[in-house]
Amino acid sequence: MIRVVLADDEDLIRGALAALLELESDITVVAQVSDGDAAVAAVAEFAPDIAVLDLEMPRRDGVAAARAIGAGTAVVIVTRHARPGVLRRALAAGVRGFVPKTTPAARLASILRDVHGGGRYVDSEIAASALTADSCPLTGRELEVLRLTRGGGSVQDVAQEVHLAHGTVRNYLSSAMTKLGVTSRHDAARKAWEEGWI
Amino acid sequence: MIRVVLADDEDLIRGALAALLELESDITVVAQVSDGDAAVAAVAEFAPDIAVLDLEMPRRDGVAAARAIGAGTAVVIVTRHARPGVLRRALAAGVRGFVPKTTPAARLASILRDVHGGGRYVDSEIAASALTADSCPLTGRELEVLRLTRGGGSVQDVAQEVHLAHGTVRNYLSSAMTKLGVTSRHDAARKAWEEGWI
DNA sequence: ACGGGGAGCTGACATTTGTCACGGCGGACC
DNA sequence: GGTCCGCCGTGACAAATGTCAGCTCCCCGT
Repeated sequence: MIRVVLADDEDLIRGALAALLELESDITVVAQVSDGDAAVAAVAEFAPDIAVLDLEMPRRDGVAAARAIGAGTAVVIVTRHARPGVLRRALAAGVRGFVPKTTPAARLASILRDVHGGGRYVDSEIAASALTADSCPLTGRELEVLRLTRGGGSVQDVAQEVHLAHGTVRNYLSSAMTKLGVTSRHDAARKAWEEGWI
Repeated sequence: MIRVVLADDEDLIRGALAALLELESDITVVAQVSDGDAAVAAVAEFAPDIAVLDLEMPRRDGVAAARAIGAGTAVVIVTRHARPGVLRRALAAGVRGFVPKTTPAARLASILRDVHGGGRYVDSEIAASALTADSCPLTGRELEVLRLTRGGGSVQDVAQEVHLAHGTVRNYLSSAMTKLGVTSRHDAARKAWEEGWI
């Protein structure tokens, strides 16, 4: 019997996934929680075989929770935002399975069985785009100002933070925007984040 | 037996919801589709008692699909973005149930039974905020430029569209931003949309 | 040694965006 | 009629933003 802890902040979805998994005779959901911290606590308490975590959760997202859980329990991340960069971060955190929500429901159980048997599962489409994706074309400074821009601050704030002239910061941002094919620093920061570069 | 058509673009969620509903002895899912157009077609073909539609779907969103389906079949909207304005639009389209994804999974079946029995269901929390929400503080012109701004165009584009000086458009935008407590026209347009004012 | 090229850094410029003070118009109210 | 007030509309101004040409420094290949 595969014992599973299920974490998703949307009650309806979490309950539905639990119903789906309980249909399988060899899988049982031993705990349901609605945020990342609770997921870590539930894993410590119930010592399940697998933790199925939604990526987007309050207080601690799925990847951060996976890192906190460590290697003792297999973690499968479920997400709606299946971008290459997210996959990279998830794998770096030791995640054993990465399942976009576009995956057919019927396949989830077999994925959990694979993972329980020691295997890994990565959505093939995302893996392909992660592998073919161009390596990061941005320089160190460009990445740095993008990282700070993502916080929402103005150019002035960022410039003060890194002790540079505002013109310099604008220049890095401009260069990054050109490389990424967007027209605003916010778009650039979001895109770089999605690609996993910052 | 309550016959249901289920529409959601995320296979995993749709399948999980189907599993959840099939657990009920008096409910059966007669068709599953993944976009709004297919939902309309499936309702025409299967003549179900209830259509359960996700709000966010490609090609035609849940509310638009509900309008196309008409009054012959009861429609229940399920959504992650449970804002007052969305609720208003949904009710205006003749929707019989409005269920945010934060609803406990166990309650979905009883909601469907209520709706099948001729009742309506509206999440009480959203209904409350929709009723207590301040009425729209924006003027006609402000709403108009916000509507056009939402398309993503620049101030120049909007000004040309409404045959006004760009200064005038900026003024309306500025006024709207002040009233809404935000600092960019994009935020203002998004907020007004969420409130259901445009 | 030396030349080329990339990264870091800067200021000057044009454009875009947001704010302000102002005037005209029309309805509500006395 | 007269006044007040809100909405409509405009242009001037300031700040933020994006683009450009150019500078230095350092690494790398010859």
